Amino acid sequence: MGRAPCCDKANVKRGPWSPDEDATLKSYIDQHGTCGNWIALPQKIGLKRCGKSCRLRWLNYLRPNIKHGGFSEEEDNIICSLYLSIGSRWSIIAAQLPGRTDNDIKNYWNTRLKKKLMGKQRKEQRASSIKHEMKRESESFVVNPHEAMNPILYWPELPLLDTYLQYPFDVSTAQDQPCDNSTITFASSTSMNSVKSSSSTFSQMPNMFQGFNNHQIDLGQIVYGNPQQVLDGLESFSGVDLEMVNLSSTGSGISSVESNSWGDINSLVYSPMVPHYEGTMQGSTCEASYFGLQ
DNA sequence: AACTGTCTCAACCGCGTAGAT
DNA sequence: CATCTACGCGGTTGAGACAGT
Repeated sequence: MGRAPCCDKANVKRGPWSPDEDATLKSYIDQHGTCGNWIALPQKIGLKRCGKSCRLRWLNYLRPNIKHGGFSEEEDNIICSLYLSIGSRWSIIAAQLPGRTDNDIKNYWNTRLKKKLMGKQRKEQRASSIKHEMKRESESFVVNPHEAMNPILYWPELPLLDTYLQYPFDVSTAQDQPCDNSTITFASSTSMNSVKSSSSTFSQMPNMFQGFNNHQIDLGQIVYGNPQQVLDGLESFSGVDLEMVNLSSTGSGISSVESNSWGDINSLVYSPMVPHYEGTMQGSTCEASYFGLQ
């Protein structure tokens, strides 16, 4: 059966827009708006175009105050930071950059920024491993996880996987810390493909982003560890069933659990403020994860 | 000059979802 | 509640531009 087409493809023009078509569409929308019906709009103004195509042309090209190309360093940083935190949610990323469209950002990321970043990562990794090697040779060096995973806003130093595994979450240590009305924050970054995902938990996402703007991360309570171990520790400690969910895209970040007390975990926050990477960094991808209450 | 490979980005495709009926 | 319709989104495609040989 398949999905019904949104328009009669045989009678619809495709491909690049002509200046005349642009002018027709722009002048109509300038005067009347879209009238809330993109499908009917092309017939109304005599364009042999699909409504979806009109919408896309307007949003990505004809709309006022659209900026094309010439991304600034600051915009690069914002895109990188958000991508690492929330993945390829281009419309959300675009909403943070006035004048930019999701399509533009997506193209920019896929064609340039990703490569630029990968180059930077490799450079930093090389520098880091040389530094690491030199230090090891001069003294039998033990890696400090807080140094290895130093969280900076846009582009953190890459941790080594073996370092990461040396410092699992230890709930018995964390237990002694006062946690009333505080935020327990932990790094999460590993492949979550084998972990069950739940669409119902995804619906909680808006609430989970409440930490986005107020940066409510208590860095003093960061616990680095394997997410599964963190989860297991929190479950056994709180007595609450938790579920680990794959964000299904690339990116990574710090997750935090808000708690009134250890036995009463009542909300979860995913914060994009402190990106974090899986140590192996195969290719350019790293999985993002967060934790949801069942 | 001709060919080939790579890059860029506008446009398309199809899926998920919200709202209307 | 089920079905339909349109919208919005992210992934993908392909034509044209450009660079390298």
